[in-house]
Amino acid sequence: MNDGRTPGGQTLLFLTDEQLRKGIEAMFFAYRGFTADPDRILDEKGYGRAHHRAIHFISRSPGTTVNNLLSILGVTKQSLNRVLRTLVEDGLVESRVGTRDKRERHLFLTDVGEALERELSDAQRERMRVAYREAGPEAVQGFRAVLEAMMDPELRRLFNRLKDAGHE
Amino acid sequence: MNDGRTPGGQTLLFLTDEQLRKGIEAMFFAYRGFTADPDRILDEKGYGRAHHRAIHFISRSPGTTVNNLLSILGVTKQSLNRVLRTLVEDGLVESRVGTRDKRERHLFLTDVGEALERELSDAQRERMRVAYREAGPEAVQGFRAVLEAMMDPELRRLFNRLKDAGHE
DNA sequence: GATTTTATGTCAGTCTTGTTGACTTTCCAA
DNA sequence: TTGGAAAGTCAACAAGACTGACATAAAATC
Repeated sequence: MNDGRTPGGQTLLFLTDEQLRKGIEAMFFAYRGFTADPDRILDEKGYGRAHHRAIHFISRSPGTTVNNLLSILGVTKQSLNRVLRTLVEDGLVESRVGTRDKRERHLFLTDVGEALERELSDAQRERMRVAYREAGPEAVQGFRAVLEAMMDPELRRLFNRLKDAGHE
Repeated sequence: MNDGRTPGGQTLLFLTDEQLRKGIEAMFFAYRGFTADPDRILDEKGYGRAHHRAIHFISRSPGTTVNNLLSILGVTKQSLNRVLRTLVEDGLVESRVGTRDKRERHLFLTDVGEALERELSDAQRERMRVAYREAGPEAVQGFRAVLEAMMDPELRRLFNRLKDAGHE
């Protein structure tokens, strides 16, 4: 494949429609792989991807509010509420009224919720780890760079804020 | 960031859970961006992602059968059928009874179908092109390598068969 | 103190897209 | 030639998204 370098060393991209289409299809098929393992686990327990997403981001930012979660997930509150309600009823998520602002609900995973989060994320991380290992370290950096450049600016800011919240 | 090379030059991957989680979130947010532009166009015309996927792969392999499409898309035939029916009714897809095997239906885009396909894929390719340009040529190779490694083996074979079908 | 805004939750109804089950037509092989 | 398998269609249902209207409580503002 063309590596995009001219003889003079200048970096150019010769991107044919064909190459771009391959990238698009790669995203499509890879995303299927990406969700396959968690989907299997969720299905056994009667949950769906919506539950996984909620669990993931609550685990990521314990104590986050409903509104916060809404802006991350990009769904309506009615849609999120349905998911949260079942998770609270099933004892996977705890919803605590805010201390400063009593209108807010702060969301936490219970021990049971943590356990499911770990099961889901173990599976997904393992898939990621294997893919990274096969592709190699430089590939991983490229992967991350392209994905970040593909995000909508607003989501990209959100993503990087999450990134800083962790301690990379 | 750690580039995974030891002083001796040996390639190792130091993948913390944190780094893997970032990759997972990057996939999540990037996929939203990836589908955002086509989703907008589809919404205007009263179609959804399922229609886009069908249109994409029919355009990619004109004359493909329903069964072929099923194995690519990974849904039930009943689900695909509903989508195909509306596309045929709306005059975007033509379904021709097979000549050798009359049980088969061979699928083709009409001119109208081609036009929508172009509109959708122009938008999606543009997003891809911008992301590739921002990330740089090496990143593009890494991106593709990781995505491919993330696919289920069966889908990966399918993906590479599509790849050969085109003339890269 | 009264009013408005914000955060959350809920009910009802719709849409897309997935599912399973039952059915027809066609092909092929015993 | 008949019986099973394969390709496709129709019907009914479920998950999970959506909109819109409304309720409640708390905070913020006038």
